[in-house]
Amino acid sequence: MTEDRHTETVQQPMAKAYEPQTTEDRVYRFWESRGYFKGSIPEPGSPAAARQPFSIIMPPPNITGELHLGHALMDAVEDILIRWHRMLGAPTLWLPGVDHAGISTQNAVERQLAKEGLSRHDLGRDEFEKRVWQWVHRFRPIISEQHRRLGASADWSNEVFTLDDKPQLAVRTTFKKMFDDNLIYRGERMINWCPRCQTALSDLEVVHEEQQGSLWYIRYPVVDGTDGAGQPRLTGEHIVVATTRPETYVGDTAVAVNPKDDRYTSCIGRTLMLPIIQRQIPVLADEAIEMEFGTGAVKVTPAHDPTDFEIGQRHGLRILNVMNKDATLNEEAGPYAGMDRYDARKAMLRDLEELGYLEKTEPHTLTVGTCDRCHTVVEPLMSWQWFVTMKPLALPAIDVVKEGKIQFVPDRFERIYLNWMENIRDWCISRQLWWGHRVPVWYCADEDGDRITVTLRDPKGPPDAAPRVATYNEFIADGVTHETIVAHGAWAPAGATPIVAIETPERSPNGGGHLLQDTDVLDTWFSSGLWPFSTLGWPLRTPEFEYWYPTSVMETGYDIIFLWVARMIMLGIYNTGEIPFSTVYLHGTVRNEHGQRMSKSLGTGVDPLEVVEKYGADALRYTLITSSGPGNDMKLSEQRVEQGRNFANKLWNATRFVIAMIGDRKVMPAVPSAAATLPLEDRWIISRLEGLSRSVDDLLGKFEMGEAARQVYEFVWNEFADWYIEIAKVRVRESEGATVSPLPVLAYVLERSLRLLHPFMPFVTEELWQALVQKIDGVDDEALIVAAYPRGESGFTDAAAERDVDVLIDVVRAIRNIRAEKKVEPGKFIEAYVVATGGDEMRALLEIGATYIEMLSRARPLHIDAAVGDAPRDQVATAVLEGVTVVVPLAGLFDTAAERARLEKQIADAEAEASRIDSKLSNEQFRAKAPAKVVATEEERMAAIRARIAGLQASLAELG
RNA sequence: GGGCGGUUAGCUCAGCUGGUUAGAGCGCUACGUUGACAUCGUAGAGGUCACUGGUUCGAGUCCAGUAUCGCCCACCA
Repeated sequence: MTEDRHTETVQQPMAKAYEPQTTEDRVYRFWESRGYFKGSIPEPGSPAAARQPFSIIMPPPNITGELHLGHALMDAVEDILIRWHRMLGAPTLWLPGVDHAGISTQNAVERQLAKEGLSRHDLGRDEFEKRVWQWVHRFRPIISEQHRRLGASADWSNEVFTLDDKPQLAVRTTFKKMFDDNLIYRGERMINWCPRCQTALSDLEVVHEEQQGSLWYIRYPVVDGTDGAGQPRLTGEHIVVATTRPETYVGDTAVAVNPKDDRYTSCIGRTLMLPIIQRQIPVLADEAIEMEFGTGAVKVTPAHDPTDFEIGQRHGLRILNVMNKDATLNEEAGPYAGMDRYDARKAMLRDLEELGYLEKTEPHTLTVGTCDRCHTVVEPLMSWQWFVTMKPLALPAIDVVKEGKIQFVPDRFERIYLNWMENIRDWCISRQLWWGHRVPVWYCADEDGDRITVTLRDPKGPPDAAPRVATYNEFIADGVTHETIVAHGAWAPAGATPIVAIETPERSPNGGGHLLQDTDVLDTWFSSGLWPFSTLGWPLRTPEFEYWYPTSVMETGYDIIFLWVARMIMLGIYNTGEIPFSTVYLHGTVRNEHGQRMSKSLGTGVDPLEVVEKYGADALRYTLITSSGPGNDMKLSEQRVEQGRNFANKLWNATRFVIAMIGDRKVMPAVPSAAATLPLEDRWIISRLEGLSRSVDDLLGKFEMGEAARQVYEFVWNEFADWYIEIAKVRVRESEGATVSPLPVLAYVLERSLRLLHPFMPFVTEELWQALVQKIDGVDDEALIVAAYPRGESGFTDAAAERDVDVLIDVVRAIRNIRAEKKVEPGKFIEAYVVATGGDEMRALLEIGATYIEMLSRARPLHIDAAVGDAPRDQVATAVLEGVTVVVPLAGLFDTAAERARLEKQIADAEAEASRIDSKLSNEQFRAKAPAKVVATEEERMAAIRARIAGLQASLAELG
């Protein structure tokens, strides 16, 4: 199979440092050309068919612009999971897509138009949509290219856009089904209105922001009957109301107080006057009023405040809308008509003050709702909109989570989800936008009777786009075509009967009139909520849907748990009768090094491609995945990415070295099952590797990707490179022919390490693996991306070897330490004694390790003795370890005071520890209640530390 | 007004079900161009694990409270 690998791409000789810039693109094309990313359904009867499939539907990035580091994190996490399962042999699907992102994209294109001095109304709906499609065609390839640069092994052949035919069908089918089930209704309700975007918003798209404002105290004069002239008679009394929104004063239809409020008992039922507009309103009692706030009396404006609306409903108050959709006041506002809401506020306050009705003004902190997309303060407004009844959908979606059928990682998000779901409210899904899934509803307009609102642009007329209202026949008579009316007409009075259909209906069911489609589009999140199955072809029972659904993991940011995750669960259960995924993995927010949110508009964003260009995708991925745990935010700094880059380079050079050692030969990698016969250090590294593999398997199963990556890093760098390779060098150089070659173990451990690391750092590992396996016999896999992932399945463990090598390492370190302290030239060999105070076994171990100790600590001649008395006592530096005492004669370098200090410090440290252990062991409770194993361990440690102290004190005594 | 998360070395962060002397990277100190790697090596300094109390033989880890920073939810105008 070797000829199937991409041998042509491996460059020889290998560069001195890893160069991601010349590697990544080539490796990616190799993978993609081989079809490794394709989510193929296994043939029945094939080995893969017996495996549990693993699927992730990628959260579709907005078409609004380019990817940011949050997307890079998303790609890293999902790609790790996908690559891991692919290497485990599971059939995998990672299905990518892009979201049309209605309001965001419309705004982005409108901003672009504004630079040309145009508004969307200048273009008209059709032309505008064409412009947005141009935008889509421009950004789609950029986005998919960015995923590729990050190494995402997604199935590009199945990429979906949320406005493609498949999601269109799913959206219309769902809408129809919900309408037929009475879960979707059209009604006039109080919704959040963005005066700038000119659309309704759902509650979740409103961001509450704290603002410094004022609380104005306004006097409402009491009226009692009429005077002789029939004019209202003012009693001279008044009620003072505190408000943060004086501009809605003209929309007041009552003043309310709490029925329990003694201050106002006598006022209830009386009449008040709005002086400026000379309207009379009642004083009424309502439980909703907090007595403590302000004066305890509240102005009630049912058309402009949700609470007031409810009060109004309870008391049969008139809903008096005083505002236009652009937040200017309408004709109901009398003298303020036409003014912007804030100008009107100023004007009213001025007028009230002049008339003596403004009692006082206090500074006040309030929270205002702002538009998620443009941060304009939203208006609560009565409006005809489409809604989804959520409670029936939420109930089963609560159950599946409570029953553990869907699990959140980290699990604390489960409570957050449940809390929101249990207090769910109806969802306003219609948007007055031009970009999105158009509501699949038609109305039948009577040709002569019903008046249709059509937004037209007269090419010869002024460039405004005022809507015109006329009957169908009048429009036709004016030369407006049927097509234009259909495309731009809005006709949906309160009583209209909607015709809801999946396929665009040809004609009205009752024969007469003309069908006009509802001009609204759906909330982007409506189509997003269908994503896990609309992408797979639902409502058609496609093979893809049947095989991959329910999907395995939904991986996304915790910030869209309500906007998206909750809705996918509800709509998934509703539409398919099954949960859409069994695990929700939530990642945190990537911030810049100052902790700021990455934002293009704030200029705090970091382009992931710039990082990739400079450090490589592997470095970025390693950094993103290790910089924080699941569900936690992270601050990403360039310095941090360097660590990933350095690690890739370390790996590169370790492999380069192993390949060079192998030279022109080919080696058969070691087999763990036969490891028992190998030299100590071989058993050590294989045992460590197998343990690591089991640990990584366990961690990945728990979605602890960061910890898994850190452990592999630690192993590769601090055990394999720092010690095993160094020992192997000694073995090759010093004992040519005398011992077994370390090459099979080097090859085995390195090859396995590359496998372990591949999901995290796919590019460099594939590149190195391809080079390495050319030197190896018996590895048949054609590419690392599809090689089997190690799980420590050999079970080879050699605890004794691990302990023994730790001792040898400690001895080497002790000698190096003495050398460093005494400033012995690094290259110089010095004489040293290692005394096996731990008996014959220790002595045997030291004999085995002698060559390594000698070379790695530059100790020559190296004497191995059985008793401390065998080593010199005069002018020596001593280090006492467990079972070994290291003695280094220093002759000219010796300094009695310094050595005494050294020993005294060691004794002090050892005694401190001894007393810690002693306090445990002398505690009867500890002996009685702690597990025997723990007690035994402490006793062993105590014996060892006592021996150490004795050794150290003997050495100190020698100093005199 | 509820809820959640963070607070561990100078900086950025790990530390899973409580059990050796709490770790990493960067930064810092000293030394080093020994034929994988200066994107490196060797040795080292540096922490009352925010605070208080509790549970336990034993707490960075569990519980309660406090402080502080951040986030989410919420119809006190």
